[in-house]
Amino acid sequence: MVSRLTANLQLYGALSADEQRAVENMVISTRAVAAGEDLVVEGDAPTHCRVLLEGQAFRHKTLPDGRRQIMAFHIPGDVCDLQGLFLGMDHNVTSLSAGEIGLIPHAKLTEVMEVHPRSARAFWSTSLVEAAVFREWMVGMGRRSAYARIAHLFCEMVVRMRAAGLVHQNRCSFPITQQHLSDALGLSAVHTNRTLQALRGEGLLTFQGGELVIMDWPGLTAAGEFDAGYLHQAGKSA
Amino acid sequence: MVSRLTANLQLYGALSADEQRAVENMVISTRAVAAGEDLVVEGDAPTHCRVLLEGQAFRHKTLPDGRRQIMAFHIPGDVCDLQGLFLGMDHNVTSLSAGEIGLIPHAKLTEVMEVHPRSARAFWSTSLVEAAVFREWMVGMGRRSAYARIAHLFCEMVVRMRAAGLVHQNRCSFPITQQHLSDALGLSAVHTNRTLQALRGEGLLTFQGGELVIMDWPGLTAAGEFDAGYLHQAGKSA
DNA sequence: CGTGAACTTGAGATTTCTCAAGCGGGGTGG
DNA sequence: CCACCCCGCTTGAGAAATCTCAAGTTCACG
Repeated sequence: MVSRLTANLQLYGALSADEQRAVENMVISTRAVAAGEDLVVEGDAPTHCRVLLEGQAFRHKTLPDGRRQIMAFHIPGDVCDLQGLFLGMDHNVTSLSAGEIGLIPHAKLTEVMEVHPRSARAFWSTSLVEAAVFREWMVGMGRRSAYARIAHLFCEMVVRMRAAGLVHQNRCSFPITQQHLSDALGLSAVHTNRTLQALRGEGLLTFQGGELVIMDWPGLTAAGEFDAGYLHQAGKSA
Repeated sequence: MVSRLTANLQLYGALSADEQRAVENMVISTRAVAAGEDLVVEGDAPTHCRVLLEGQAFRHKTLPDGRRQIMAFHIPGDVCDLQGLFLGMDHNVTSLSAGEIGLIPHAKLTEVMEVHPRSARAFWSTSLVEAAVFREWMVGMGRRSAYARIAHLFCEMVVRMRAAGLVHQNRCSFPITQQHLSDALGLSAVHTNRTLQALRGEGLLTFQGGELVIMDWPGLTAAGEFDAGYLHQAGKSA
């Protein structure tokens, strides 16, 4: 499963066999995680990075009065606290499903990146792409309707999961509740529910029991004004 | 003015005199920019990075129908297209005022970062902090009222500008229009105008003619639910 | 003076929210 | 094995925030 990490990194630049081995060897241990487990908590100053190897997770912040904002969803191959390499954590990361994570000591990561600049480039690129995704979410929350926002998020997840080999015949696992969806998009759960019904009613998709099924991809991308360019995958959606 | 770059970088880790010199020498040329000039445009694949040395700028994306989302404001010391080092540009950067930028060839930047790992760490840190700011904007757009959102943005800008030595007696230059503010916060210009009046009415601030004056800092931070932690400045707000 | 950009105001229209209640299926203790 | 319970989903209906359209004002600048 450690190969999920190198597979992900190589979306942004090829690595030699040697480099791949070096990167995979940084993962000194793996461990199973349960659904809903906090992997990293606001205020932590981690000494390791966590790579998600199996399952899904999300990054989020909760305001004093309980309002929550989800800022990203993670899929296998993602490093979920790369920020912790240089800065403290200013948000939480929680698993969505049972899965597995790998641990990479910061010291090892720093060392490998110095020896293999291309791996450094790949890691840095993943954090730049993550920032690009944040910006796109801002466009959605600032300027798109609830309808387009939901469609856009599903498009994004499908493209990312497809690149990771996690989409089979227009279906993929996305184990979130409508409440998660609402907190990611800045909507109320009620409005999310009704808008989801509209999307379903248009025959664009189906989303229940944590499974997302795309029924009309052209229609969905149009509804979400989706253009995958910001994911910088260079046509890698196999 | 090139020292603005090293001053900014050192918010996230000290650099030796040697390293500072190496970093500053990467700037092979500077040039004046006019207000409203596009510094980088969506689709560019730059060969240089641009450091803002004087004046202010903003990053933005425009949707096909003209809706615009502003994703960041830049102040002197910021590298505004660090993303271009590894990825193409997926958004625009435009100057807000007359100013000056420095050019850093990618080749030089790569070389200096390999020779001086601490400078690499500093550059990378700036991009991580930028991502942290994106996340905080997401919290605002998703979960905060227009009133809190505006207050929060002003708090953020004041803290950042203060760290750069650009705030004098609770006053700083922030040459944006109410339309810019609206596009940054996902609001209509009309609503921004009325909300700004409320903030002014509470005696928290004054914002006209491109000058921001903070009249009640505790009140403003409370109104914006502002906590500077996400800026990761480690108490550097002099 | 004339002009244009930015700001301001009024007022009705929409989107989205909140509160409140009902439904449904899976898991669990009796 | 069944009743109960909880969580997530769904629905209704009124309320609030925010938007849009449209017009008027101000002020710097030519």
